[in-house]
Amino acid sequence: MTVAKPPMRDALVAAAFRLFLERGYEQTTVDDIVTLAGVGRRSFFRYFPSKEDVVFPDHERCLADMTEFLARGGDEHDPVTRVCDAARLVLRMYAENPTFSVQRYRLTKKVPGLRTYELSVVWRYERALAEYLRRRFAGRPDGTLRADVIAAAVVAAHNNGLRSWLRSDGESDASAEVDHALAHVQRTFTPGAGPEPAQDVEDVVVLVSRRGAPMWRVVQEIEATLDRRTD
Amino acid sequence: MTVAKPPMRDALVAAAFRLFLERGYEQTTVDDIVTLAGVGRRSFFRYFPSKEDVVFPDHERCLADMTEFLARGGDEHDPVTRVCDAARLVLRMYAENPTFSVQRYRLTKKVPGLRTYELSVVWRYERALAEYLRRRFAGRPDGTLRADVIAAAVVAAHNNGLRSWLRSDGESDASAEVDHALAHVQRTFTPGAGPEPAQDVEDVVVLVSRRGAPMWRVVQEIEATLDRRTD
DNA sequence: GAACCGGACGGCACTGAGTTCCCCGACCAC
DNA sequence: GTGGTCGGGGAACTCAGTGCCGTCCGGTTC
Repeated sequence: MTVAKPPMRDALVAAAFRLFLERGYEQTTVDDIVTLAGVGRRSFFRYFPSKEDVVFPDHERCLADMTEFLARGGDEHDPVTRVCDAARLVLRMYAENPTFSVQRYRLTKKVPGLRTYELSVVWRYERALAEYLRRRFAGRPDGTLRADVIAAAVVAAHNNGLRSWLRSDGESDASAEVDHALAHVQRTFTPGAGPEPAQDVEDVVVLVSRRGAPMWRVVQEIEATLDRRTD
Repeated sequence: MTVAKPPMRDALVAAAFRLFLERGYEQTTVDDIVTLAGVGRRSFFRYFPSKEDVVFPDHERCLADMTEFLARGGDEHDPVTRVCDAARLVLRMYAENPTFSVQRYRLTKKVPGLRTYELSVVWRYERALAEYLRRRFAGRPDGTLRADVIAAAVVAAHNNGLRSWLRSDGESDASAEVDHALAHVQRTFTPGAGPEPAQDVEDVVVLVSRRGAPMWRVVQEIEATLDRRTD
C-alpha cells in the first residue's frame, strides 16, 4: 500500500532496539525512545499502535503478503503444500535480516509481554492458513477440524525450524531447517506423495509391515515406496 | 495448594463479570469492580496480577493440574493418548461451569485484548504437552519436532471441539465433540492402535491400496485392520 | 504576491492499569 | 500491656495510550 516508507519509522525502530538491547525492554520507556530518535512522543504512536509493535515492525506487512498469497489462486496445488509455501513466506521475512531476527528472538525470550504479543501475531498467521484450508476442505467430513489441525501443525513445524535457526544465531541453514520440518508435516498429512500421480506406474502399492511397528515408520515406508514409484 | 478459597476472590470475579456483561470489558475500570465488590483497589491486584486475569480465574489451577498429571507416571500408556487425556482436563474445567464458560467465550470473542491473553494461556498448555512429549520422544529422530507438532495438533483439535460446544451455548455434548476431534488426531499420529500389542496374533499386516488414495484413508485402513487383529 | 488548505508533526493534558510505600486494625504470643 | 505479623485499605507515583489542538510546510488558487 505505502510505496515510500517514511524514514521516521525506521529511525524509531533503530532507536528502540538500541535502548532495548542496552537496558532492556521494560526498562525503556516510550519517552526514552522518542527522545533518542529526536521526535515527538505523539509521533511514535502514529507509526506503532503500541510499544510492542515496534519490536515486530514488518509482521503486518508479511501477514498481508500471506493472505494475498493464499487468496489468489493456487487451488490447482495440493492444499497442504500450499500452506507450507505460505509459511515459508514468514521464514523469508526472518531470513532477510538475520541479526535483527536473532536480537528480537533474544528479546522475546526474556520478556513475557513480548512473548504474548508474538503469540497473537503467530495466531493470525495460523488463522490465515486455517481459513484457506477450510475453504479447500469445504464439504469434506471434518473439514474444519482437519483445517485447524493442519494449520496448527504447519505453524508448529515452521516455528520449530525457525527457532532452531534462531538459536544457532543465524549460522545454520534456515531454509533447510524449515524445509525439513515442513516435510515432516507434509508426510503426515498429504494424501499421496508425488506432485502429480504419474500415469504409467502401477496402480497398487503393497505394504508389508511387522505388527506393532511405529506408525511413523509405516508412513515413512509408504512415502518412500510412492516416491520410488513416481521416479 | 490453597485449600480454602477466599470469598473475596469470588466476590471480585462475580462483580467483574456483572459489569463486563452489562457494559463491556473495556468500559469497565478496575475501580468500578472494586467499588461494586466493596473492597479496596489494592486488594484486586493482590488476587489478580492483571485485569485480564479476573476473566480466567481457574486456568492457573488447571495448568498446575495438567502439569502434575503429565509429571506423575503415565509412561506405560501411549504418549499421544496421554496428552489427549491431559487436554480433556481442560475441557472438564470448562464443562464444570457451562454458563460461565459461554459468557467468557462471548467476551473473549469481542475483546482483542482478552483473545491475546487467552492465547498466552493456551500456549502454556501447549508447552506443557510438548515438554511431556519431548521427554517421551527423547532420542527418536525428529523427537522435538514430532513433540511440538503433536502438541499443537492436540491443542487445535481440543479447541475446535471446545469452540463448537461453546458456540452451541453449552447445549451440545462437550465431551463427544472433543472426543471426536481428539480421535481424529490420535488416528493421525498414534503408532499402532491397540493399547498393548497382543502376543498371539499374526505378526504381519498386508495392506493393499489404490495408488493415489488419500493418506488419511490409508492410515484409517491400517488402524481398522490392526483393531480387527487385536480383538 | 496573499489567502487557502491538507497532511505531517509536536505539545499537552487526560484516563486507566499496575506498583510502591505506608497505614491501620485484628489477632496471637508472651 | 508490648511486640509481632498478617490481611486489607489507601494515597501517590509511573507509564502506556488517547484526544485535542496548535504549528509548520508544501502546493494550490485567485
